[in-house]
Amino acid sequence: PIDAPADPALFEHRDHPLLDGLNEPQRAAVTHAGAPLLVVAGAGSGKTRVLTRRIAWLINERKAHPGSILAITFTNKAAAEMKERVEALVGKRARIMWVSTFHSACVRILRKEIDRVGFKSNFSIYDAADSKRLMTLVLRDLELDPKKYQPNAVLHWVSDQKNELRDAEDAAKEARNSFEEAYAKAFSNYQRRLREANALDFDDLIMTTVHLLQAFPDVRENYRRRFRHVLVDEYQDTNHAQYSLIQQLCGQSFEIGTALEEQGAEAAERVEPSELMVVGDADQSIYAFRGADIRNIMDFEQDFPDATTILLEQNYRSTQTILTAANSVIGNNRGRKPKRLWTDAGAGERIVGYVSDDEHDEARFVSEEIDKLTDDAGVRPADVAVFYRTNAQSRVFEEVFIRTGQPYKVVGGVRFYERKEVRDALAYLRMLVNTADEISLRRVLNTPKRGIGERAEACIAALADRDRITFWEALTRAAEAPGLATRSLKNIEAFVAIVQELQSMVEADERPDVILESVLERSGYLTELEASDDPQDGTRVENLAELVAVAREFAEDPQPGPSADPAEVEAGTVAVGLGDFLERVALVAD
Amino acid sequence: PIDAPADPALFEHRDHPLLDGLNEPQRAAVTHAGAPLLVVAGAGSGKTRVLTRRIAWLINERKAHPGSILAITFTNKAAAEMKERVEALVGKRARIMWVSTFHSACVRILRKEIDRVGFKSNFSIYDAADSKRLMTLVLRDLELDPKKYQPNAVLHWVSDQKNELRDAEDAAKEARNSFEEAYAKAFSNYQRRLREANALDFDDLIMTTVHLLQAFPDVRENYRRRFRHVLVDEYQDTNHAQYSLIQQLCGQSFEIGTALEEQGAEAAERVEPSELMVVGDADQSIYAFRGADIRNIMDFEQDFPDATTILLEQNYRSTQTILTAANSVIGNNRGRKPKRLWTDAGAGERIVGYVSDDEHDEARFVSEEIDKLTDDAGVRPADVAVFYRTNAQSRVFEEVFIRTGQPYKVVGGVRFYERKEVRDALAYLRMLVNTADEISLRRVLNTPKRGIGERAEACIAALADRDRITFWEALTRAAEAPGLATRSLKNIEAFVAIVQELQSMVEADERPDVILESVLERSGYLTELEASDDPQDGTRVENLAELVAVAREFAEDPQPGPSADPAEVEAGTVAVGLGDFLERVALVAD
Amino acid sequence: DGFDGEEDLLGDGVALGTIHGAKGLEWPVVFLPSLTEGRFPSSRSGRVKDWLIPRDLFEAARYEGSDAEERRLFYVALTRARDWVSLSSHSKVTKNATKASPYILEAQALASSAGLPTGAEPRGIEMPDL
Amino acid sequence: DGFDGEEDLLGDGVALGTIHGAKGLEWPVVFLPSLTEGRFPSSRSGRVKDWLIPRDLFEAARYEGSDAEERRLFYVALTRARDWVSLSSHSKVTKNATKASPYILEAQALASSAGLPTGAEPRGIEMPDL
DNA sequence: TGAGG
DNA sequence: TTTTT
DNA sequence: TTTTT
Repeated sequence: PIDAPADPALFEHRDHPLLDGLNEPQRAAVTHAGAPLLVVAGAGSGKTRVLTRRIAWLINERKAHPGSILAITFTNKAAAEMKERVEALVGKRARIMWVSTFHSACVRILRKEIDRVGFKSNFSIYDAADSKRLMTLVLRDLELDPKKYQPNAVLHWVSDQKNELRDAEDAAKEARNSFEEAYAKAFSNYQRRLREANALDFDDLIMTTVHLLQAFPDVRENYRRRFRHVLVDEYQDTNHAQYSLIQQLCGQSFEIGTALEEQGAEAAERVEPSELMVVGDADQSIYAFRGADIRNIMDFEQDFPDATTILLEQNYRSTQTILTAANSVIGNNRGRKPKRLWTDAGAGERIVGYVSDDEHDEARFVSEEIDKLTDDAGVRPADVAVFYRTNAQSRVFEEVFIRTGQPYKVVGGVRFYERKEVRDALAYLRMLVNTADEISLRRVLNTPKRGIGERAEACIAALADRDRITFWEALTRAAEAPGLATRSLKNIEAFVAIVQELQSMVEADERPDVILESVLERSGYLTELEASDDPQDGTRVENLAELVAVAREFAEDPQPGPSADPAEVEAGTVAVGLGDFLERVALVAD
Repeated sequence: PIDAPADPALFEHRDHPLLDGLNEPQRAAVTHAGAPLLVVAGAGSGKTRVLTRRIAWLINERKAHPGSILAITFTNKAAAEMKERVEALVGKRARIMWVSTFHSACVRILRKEIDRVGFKSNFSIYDAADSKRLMTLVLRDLELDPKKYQPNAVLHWVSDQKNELRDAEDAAKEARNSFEEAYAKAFSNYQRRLREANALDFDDLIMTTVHLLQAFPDVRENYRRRFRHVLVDEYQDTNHAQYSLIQQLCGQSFEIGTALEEQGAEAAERVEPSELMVVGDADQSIYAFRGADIRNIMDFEQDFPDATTILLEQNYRSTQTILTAANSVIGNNRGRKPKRLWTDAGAGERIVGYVSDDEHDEARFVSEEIDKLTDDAGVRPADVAVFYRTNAQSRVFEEVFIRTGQPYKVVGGVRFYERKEVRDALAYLRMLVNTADEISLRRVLNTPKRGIGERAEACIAALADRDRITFWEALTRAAEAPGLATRSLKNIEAFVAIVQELQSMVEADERPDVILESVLERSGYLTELEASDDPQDGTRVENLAELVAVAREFAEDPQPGPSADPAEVEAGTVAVGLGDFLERVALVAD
Repeated sequence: DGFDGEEDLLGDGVALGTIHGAKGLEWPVVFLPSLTEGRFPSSRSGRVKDWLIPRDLFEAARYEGSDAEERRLFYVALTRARDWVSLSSHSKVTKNATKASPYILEAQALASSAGLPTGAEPRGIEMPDL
Repeated sequence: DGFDGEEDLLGDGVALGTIHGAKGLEWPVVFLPSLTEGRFPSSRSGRVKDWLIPRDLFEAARYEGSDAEERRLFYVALTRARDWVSLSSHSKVTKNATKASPYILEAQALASSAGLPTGAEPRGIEMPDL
């Protein structure tokens, strides 16, 4: 079933405003009911429109409760846009829908249920930089050759394992040589330390949720009962863990479950499967290197034998000339399901081809073409984009644009929350919320320099090890640490005092911005920066001021974290605090 | 004489193309000959036009040799613009004129003559940051309380002394209490160390030139003979040293000279005074805090009893409404010479007044006004400016502009050459060119960290002190330094080896960019940055790449430094090297 | 017809900067915000600073600035504009109320004596040669 | 009439970025430069990387990329454009000559088979609804 | 005496 | 080499 | 608090 089926509903609703302006396959996708639906949405074919109209249709026509709808995207931007557009169609009721990223949805579930697998609900979320730091510690502990075992390489491998839902134990079992054993050992230690830190990395958010749903039938059935409609955007970009998550949530799974799952399925009462719609385009799968598995979309019809497929081939973006070129390029891919984009907008302009001498000539050519277009064709600079394969290629264009005074904007680059000073400040906050978070705690222990060196840190770590207490507890009991110098002890006690004072602010539910300002003040971080003679540290001070401003904005209009349940938010039953601020910062890149 | 005199020349030349489009007082200023001329040029009254036309007039009509013209500005930008516009009027002949800033002109003179006062001609130029570092060392040496004697405060005082042409000895003589004595002592030590480093700070460039012209009548007469026409822009911004420099150069001085000068005046044959024109506007004197002395322009007619004054009151920039408001505001200043700007362009738009609740509301108002102007009145964003009193006020506008997506540009801020990594790299280069430059040498000695700590540095300094050799010589003889650890000695020897290798490149006249790249490479500076886990260090690497690119551009089109004599440049008799590159960087902010 | 203006060097977008930095340049449209007592004229000018150096050590008055210098600064700011000027202030600084700068009052008084309205509502304008 | 395009969020000025970063967005005018063999498709794709991890440890092929993935990337790039596209390459990389990317050749061949000229001289165009 | 070089 | 969390 | 070198 590759074309839109002649659904009788279509005739009934021909003039329904929610179908207005849609083409036939789009209408079919919006009104489809029942069996799992795959919408193959070519580039520019109105995919977001179909998704939002369908959600509105579910609510208005099929009388679905908004709280029973789960729409999953990859980016916060896409989620926000979808939510906004649905709200424009159906009004404020839309607010209690779950429209979120895979990661936010999982955090929502985990904050409620994670105590079942031995974490506390205030777990920290580690981003790439935190993970790298932790893995560096792990590899050092294991005394592995840092040339052969680089943190990023090991982390990439670990990420692959998690995306395939293999835990450290699985990985160890499958290890067939010393190399694999070392990797598996690092994986295992890394997970142990995450657990000790009450922290999850990005991949854990998905994997742990899947494992939890598999292991606890009551939890699974609870969410299945809740979400009667599951919609997934950019399905071609899902990895195996995300694929399994969807299966678990909508109960449509035909894959062979683990023993645990089989057991659970028998133990709990089975719920009718939810309605599933996935939207994607195999031709736009470009994230294999991050674990995205194109087979998820290619094999959809095998995974769900009763599935319906609708193909959106009409394009509302480009000229026919561009589409013809695009069709021809992608047509050379083998094993691909046929799809040809078309438009009724006409042929449009011819494609320009140009071969220049070297990169600089080429950049000059681009710059001159832009001049011509803006001078002669009424094109604004903001209408123009230059795309390349690798970031390094921006340089040559920046040079020529600076020289010609052409305004430009490099999209992407070092993000605000990746800056060292911002990460330092956030580490303080995270450590206050979750004292088990050893990575954050150790990050700030001697930042700014306060005379707690490597040796003192090691003594504390040894004490923690010996007494099986957390690093933080060991800090509070530093006096008992063998081999610790008096001077170090004094410095550690001063640090502990500051942290405890700040913790009391957190417990008193002080505003995040007030806490942050106290942190910067009391820790001496700002003082150190302000005393610096490097003018770039001025920028750092400004960035911290910016972070305080963000926190203040947050405090003045407290938005629950991305993981908060929209229904509870609407009901006003959630308290918003520092944790929500940190969660927002962790999960929303901005 | 406040109004344009009825110069008979004006009638003769009424249709001369160089007078085309000028109003009567402008023409009078262009054609004036003889006595010192003060042009009081109100804002927007066509001051630069008068200056450039006059220079062209001197060359074309009065047959002045271009090499006999000295035009002085405050900024390189103003100098470049003037030069370009004169060249457009009189052709390539203009290239041998001296059109430069006060500081560049002084460096030109000093590079030729400074050996008379015991400096070497390859002297370094210390900017504000270098001076501060040096003063910090001086104050530490003197063991002054760092709370009571802050480097910037002392430097500001020293700058005042130099702007008033008082040297350390004068200052010491005038000290009347222990506080003043301490300041004078710091001044004296600071000057001694500058001299040892064969370096001059910005203020020294002017003061030393004046002292040199005062002390050596032959030098003074030489320059007086050379410059028959001296033109000074922004005269209201001159400080006392600059005022004296002009007097010395054009021989119009009526001030009471020092004993030395009197002597000199008798010793050398007196040259006829040069023609002097100064252009300025007392109402635009806003740099008193930097030493600018408004009395220089106010008292011009007393300083030069035969002076002519021409008033430019017709404004070619603003509407009458704006001028009326401006006249009224400035009219309240007492002791001011009367001047009323007028235009024949009409009243124009009314001035908008608005009082908002708080800063944020005000910024929002500005943003909305800009929207209206760009939407309704065809104003481009680049036509709009927002000016405030202090830099900190930018923040509230940046916030609202970012929120509304309004493109904007903050003018001013941390400059490229003020960045730490750029300064580090330049310190390497300066130290290679001038090994006496102890500040640069000590700056890079342990940058990046190479195990030469404070203690080792102190041992070397002691050796240099004991044997009365430079710090660099002491480094090469580190083995003789008492108390130096073996490990430190090893590290110092490695450093010396690298520096000597780099010095041989400088001696071989390698290209500046090649030397710079070697510096970054061999010093380990780049390696350290690249290994850093602070993402902001990526920016630093890029800035260094940018500096290399600047050096490469320079190498491929070698421009002599700002101090090179244009006549010699035209003649092709100057060799361009690393020194010129450094001089450009020191004197041209870009 | 500007002589020393070079606004196009500043590229695209609204220019933000200090008045000192604007000296010598010109723009068709100029906004002068925060004309608030204490801000502009600066509350520091004309007052005795807590100098690190004893006051009698040098001509402190020259360096502390003066009302005349602040006034010149405002004059420089005003004369940057070609066609259109906005003078604005705000009444509150976070919590404390502030008075409008004497300059805005003066300029308004003057403007009205020259036949111009005071406190005119901002409105779109036509500019001859933009 | 774009659905998921949000180019105006990117503000004023020409946008520069990676193709990955452009996914999901649209622009009226798109330039795709450096379509040079080795650059795009990346010379690393389809080749055996010098992995730090032994190759047989995991499905290396999936991570080394493949010609198909590079092709999809080019497809994504092309379909970002609304009205106007430029495909360009250069023949020299500092000193070594390079061949044009097979993609540019393919797209040109196709474009010409669809009645479009190859290697057309760039020229000004009219765009209906900008 | 221990942290930092 | 690409990087939606 | 403003910063042309």
